[in-house]
Amino acid sequence: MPSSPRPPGRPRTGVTTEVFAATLRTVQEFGYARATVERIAARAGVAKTTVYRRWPSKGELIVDCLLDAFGPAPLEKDAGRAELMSTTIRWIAAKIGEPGVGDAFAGVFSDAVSDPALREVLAARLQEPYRLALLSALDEPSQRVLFFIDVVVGTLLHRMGMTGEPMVDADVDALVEMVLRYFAAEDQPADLPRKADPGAPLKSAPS
Amino acid sequence: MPSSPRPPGRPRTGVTTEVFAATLRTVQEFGYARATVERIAARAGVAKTTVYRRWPSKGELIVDCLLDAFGPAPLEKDAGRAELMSTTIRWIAAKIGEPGVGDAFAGVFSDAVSDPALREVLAARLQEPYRLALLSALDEPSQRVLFFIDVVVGTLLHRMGMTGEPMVDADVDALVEMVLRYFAAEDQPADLPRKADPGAPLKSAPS
DNA sequence: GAGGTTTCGATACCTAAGGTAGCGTAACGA
DNA sequence: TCGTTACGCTACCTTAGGTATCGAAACCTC
Repeated sequence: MPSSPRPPGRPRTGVTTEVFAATLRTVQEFGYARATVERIAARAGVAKTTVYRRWPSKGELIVDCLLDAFGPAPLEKDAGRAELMSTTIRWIAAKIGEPGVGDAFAGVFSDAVSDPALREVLAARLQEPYRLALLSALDEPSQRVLFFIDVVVGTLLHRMGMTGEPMVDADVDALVEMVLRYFAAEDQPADLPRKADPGAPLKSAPS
Repeated sequence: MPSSPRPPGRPRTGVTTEVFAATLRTVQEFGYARATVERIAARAGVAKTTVYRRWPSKGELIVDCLLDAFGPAPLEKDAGRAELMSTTIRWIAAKIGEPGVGDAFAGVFSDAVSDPALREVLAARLQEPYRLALLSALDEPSQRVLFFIDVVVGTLLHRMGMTGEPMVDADVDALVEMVLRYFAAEDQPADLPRKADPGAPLKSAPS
């Protein structure tokens, strides 16, 4: 469906770029919660109402801003699974380290915990595309890809949310190492020592 | 310092138990954000001001409630590292599965992302004690214990926050498996295939 | 250039929720 | 009975997301 025939009336001002930039800078300066739409709009040189004309909620603005900040996933064709996973982890970690991006990322996921509507938007617009890209690149069953994503994103976001800073390089290295070992080992099962039975029923025995 | 000599005036009503119960039930019913202090107080049969007389903020109320819900960590003496880790992971996963606990847990961590004061409280009252307990039980360097905690809690909370439900058993099994393999392998380094160099510099190459 | 249509900025406003203040009353000890 | 403190209640403040309204501006067509 062509979108060419310009609609009547005054055309919209092209402010998307400025708003995204203002969003990241405001989040960086004030933190996620205090980066209000009003502040973001002011910094972008735009009225608050104009922002709400383009994005129905703060959450959706952040999601679009993150989509813009992350860009396409660096999934090289002809790359092996280990390389794809390693590159993906380091890519996410690096993006989270960019000013404002980590806070915005952690913040919008935080809000989504208590906001089912935002959770849907987040899942559909931000998670699903990357999940599908990873799914086709990795050639792994869906459940394993989901597990991979939850481990990586969960770990990185948790550290970010608790310290305000992204993980240090050594921890990113450890994360890569751990994930790669696990997925490599799953192909050639059971050759490592197991002192405990992971399938044992859980019973709490307080100390 | 003895706390025996009763202070003058009307003694406080013992409502802690009721408030904690009301908190979990309200969170379960309304979700974290909509579980307002007013609703919690009402359900506990208590005035909102009474709650604020005991806990200085909603966040601290939740933290105390979680401390009560989790109880002491099940760190058995004479248990090996693998067993300790496995038990710990399954213990946290099980607690998160209890009604209200998972939502409260994810919710308070979410709020802490944008609230430095709450982050401090969370770190000092909830994370630190368990971290210290694990530290002495595991006999591992601090950084590795922190990494362990971030991976486990981060992964579980991320899944919880995104789906509203705790991880399924298969994923908890996978998490245990992954963590155990990693920490076991770190003792006897480099015997697994490595298709990619995890130490390679990261360069994004969008597809 | 006139009229129609839509966006813009500005302002005022609504609502939810965290949190506080003040007040009369109830429960304790002395 | 008095002093002290906690209680419930109500009213209130503040922040922030989000909406409504309105005059002015920018565009197209006639």
